[in-house]
Amino acid sequence: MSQTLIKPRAKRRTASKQQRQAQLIKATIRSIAKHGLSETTMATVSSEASLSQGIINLHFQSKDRLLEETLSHIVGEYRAAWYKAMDSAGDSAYEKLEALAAVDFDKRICQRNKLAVWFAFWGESRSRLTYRKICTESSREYRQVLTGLCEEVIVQGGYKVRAHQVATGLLAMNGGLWLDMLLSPTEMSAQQAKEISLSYLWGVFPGHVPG
Amino acid sequence: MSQTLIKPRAKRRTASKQQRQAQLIKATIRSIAKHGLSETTMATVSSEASLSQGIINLHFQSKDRLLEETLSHIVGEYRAAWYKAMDSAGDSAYEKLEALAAVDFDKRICQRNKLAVWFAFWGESRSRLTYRKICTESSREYRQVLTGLCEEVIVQGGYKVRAHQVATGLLAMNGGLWLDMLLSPTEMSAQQAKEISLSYLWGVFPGHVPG
Amino acid sequence: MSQTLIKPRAKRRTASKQQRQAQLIKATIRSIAKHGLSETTMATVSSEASLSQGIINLHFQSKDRLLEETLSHIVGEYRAAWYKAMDSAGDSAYEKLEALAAVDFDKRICQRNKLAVWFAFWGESRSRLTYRKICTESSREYRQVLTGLCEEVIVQGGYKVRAHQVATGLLAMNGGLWLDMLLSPTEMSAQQAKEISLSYLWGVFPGHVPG
Amino acid sequence: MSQTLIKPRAKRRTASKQQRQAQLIKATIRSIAKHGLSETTMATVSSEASLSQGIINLHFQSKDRLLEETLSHIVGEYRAAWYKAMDSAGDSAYEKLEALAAVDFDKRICQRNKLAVWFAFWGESRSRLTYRKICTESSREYRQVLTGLCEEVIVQGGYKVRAHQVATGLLAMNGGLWLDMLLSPTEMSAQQAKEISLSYLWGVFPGHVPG
DNA sequence: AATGAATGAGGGTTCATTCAT
DNA sequence: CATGAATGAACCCTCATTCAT
Repeated sequence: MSQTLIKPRAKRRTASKQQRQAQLIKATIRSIAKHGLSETTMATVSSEASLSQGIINLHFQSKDRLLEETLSHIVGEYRAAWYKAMDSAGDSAYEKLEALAAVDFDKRICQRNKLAVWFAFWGESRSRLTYRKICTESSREYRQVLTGLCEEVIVQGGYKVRAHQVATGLLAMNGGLWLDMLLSPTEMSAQQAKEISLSYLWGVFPGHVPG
Repeated sequence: MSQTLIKPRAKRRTASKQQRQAQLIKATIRSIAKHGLSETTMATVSSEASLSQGIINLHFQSKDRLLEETLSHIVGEYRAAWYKAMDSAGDSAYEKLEALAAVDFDKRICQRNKLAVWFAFWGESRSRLTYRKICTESSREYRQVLTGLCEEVIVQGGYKVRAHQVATGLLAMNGGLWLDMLLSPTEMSAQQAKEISLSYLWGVFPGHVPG
Repeated sequence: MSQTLIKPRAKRRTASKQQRQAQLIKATIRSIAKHGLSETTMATVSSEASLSQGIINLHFQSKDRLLEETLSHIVGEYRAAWYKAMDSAGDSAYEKLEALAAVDFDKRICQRNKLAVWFAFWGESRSRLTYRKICTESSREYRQVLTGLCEEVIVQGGYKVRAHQVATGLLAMNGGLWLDMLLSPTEMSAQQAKEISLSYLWGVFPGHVPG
Repeated sequence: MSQTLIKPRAKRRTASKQQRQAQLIKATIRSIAKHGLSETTMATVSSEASLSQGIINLHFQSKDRLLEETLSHIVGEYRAAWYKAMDSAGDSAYEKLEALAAVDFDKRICQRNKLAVWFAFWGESRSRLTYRKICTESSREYRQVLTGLCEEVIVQGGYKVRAHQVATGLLAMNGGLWLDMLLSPTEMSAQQAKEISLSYLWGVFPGHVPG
């Protein structure tokens, strides 16, 4: 009771709820990239957004929910990107496969800030069911699509490999390349990473290598 | 009054410094696996070790140092493992390469608890110079060795690939497979992971595939 | 483009200041009864009134003032009730005394919600001068009236007791009965309480007992 | 993680857990009396005890538990007092009854600080089941004992009143007198209150009045 | 007159660290 | 060596209050 202090207020912004939430999620990503997940606090996020302390609870109720929404945002953005890449690619299964291999290293997805967020959540996912669920659900869908495409290519090209294994290998390869980019950004550019990823595909499906 | 009383000695734990530290590092690994890095506290660790609150500061001065030592321990153990695997393998470069690809999925290295620790630290490594340093230094050495072996195999087999790229690809592949095992342990066994890793090698060096 | 559009008027609540304030005070009483004084917030009150957050500050400037007005309201209502009861009673001092003893257990005054409010404020009154003042001022007047009536009865009946003591005793008795009703409503009805209160009077003034 | 500031520490006290808890409960009583329940914070209590912020959670886990223990303490102390008063009184039921009526105004029980605490908790008891439970349980026992004694006196003296009603009336009277002492300490001393309480008894049991 | 998004001081609680025992 | 009571900075969250709409 009796909030004693009375002070004049500073600026006041008005934005739609949607905008505010997006703004806060962006700020969260920056904060995780800058300070790490374990040192991302309500203060680092709200200050990164140039807003007040209470704003996060106002829009997300709790820190936990903010983090979950942030993870969901990243995951959703990724999903949209690979769907789009797949749709924009040529008609052949192999072309689509290459497009998917490449999209992981696209400017919009493969930013250091966002990689940091992926790994931050993966790092906690063992002990946080919620995180793991969000991650694995998205990943399952992606793997299925990849496996389907591999299957097609295998049938067309008469390859001897197993579709599931190739899809899993590609996923793993790209995940590992992200890790490399996170840990040694100076030694691994997105361009190089993409080449390695594609050369994996070429190794598996030598008959489809262009040229 | 005569000194007839003999105070019963309070039980005394006598463990060498070395032992105590090892015990605490083990407890830290368990705690990170169980609660995650961000919810690993001095209390969770010391309770995991069945020791008192103050013990960690006594032996490691600070929580930060405990965590660094834990990471170093894991990294060192890994380094020892792949050195040993390489030495125990057959004489040919290709055999050594396979041995290295396989050691990542060895029982002693590839435990869920330890994977959780690797990713926990990787997740924070973007913002923690110390962690990143420990990780990249070890990784650099490993990559050099791998690259050297690849070089030998390439020369011997007249392959057209670049050694550095293959080594990096192998590292990435295995890292990505670890991630898969961490997130979906039910869908990815160490055995399967090893097969995928080796089949990557076979794809790159088809002339060396046994049989 | 012509001004063809007619913006639908947002609904407009038009209630006089008086009505709004009364509505908010009622909501405050309900909130205190439901959540307790210490967990009554601007939010619980405005939601109880189905109005917006800012409404209270608009009408009462501050939470503190809302609470004071609420206490004043309850106290004023009580005062009006006993005045009316006294006026409506028979002409004799004793009859008036009985009417006053009884009014405390009247339906309009002795509601659980309101008892909760009385005790909520009494509970804070030790440390809140404002509350104590409102309470004691009203009580002083009541006690004076009671004492006067007792005096009359004593003189008429030739009793040996002291008027002030009897009046104080009656006040205390009724306050204590309220407490009983608050804490154990199932074991103490207003009817029972009234009987106990009246029997106190009869004990003090045995010559006036009807019948 | 990484508690950054390192500062020298001040004095350090050692006391048994029991003592510390008692000390904190005393401090809580003082704080409630001084600031009221709703403005009693962890800070007011720990500062009242001249101890650090964290001490309460260390010993009571939460503020809620501290408050419950404080209420229990007061209630228990009261119970012990009236038991002792009853045992120390003369053998007759009436004497015991007088002793019980008087003990409420004993120096050890009837201190303003403690009255403030009683009413603070009563004020919240409507909405706090835990508080109400502690209060009513203790009160039920007391009422039973009182009723038993009244019964005896009634039988011995051939009175026409009902034991339960007299007991309830006495309890209510004393509770109401406490309220009076809380709100108007200058106008109501413990001595006066005791007299009013006893004169209630005398009114009910005129044959037992001494002298 | 009324709304409700935004603010930020202050609340309860956690936890790395210290130190008397 | 080892313990664990004690500390207090910093955390997340609540809520009275403000003010643009």
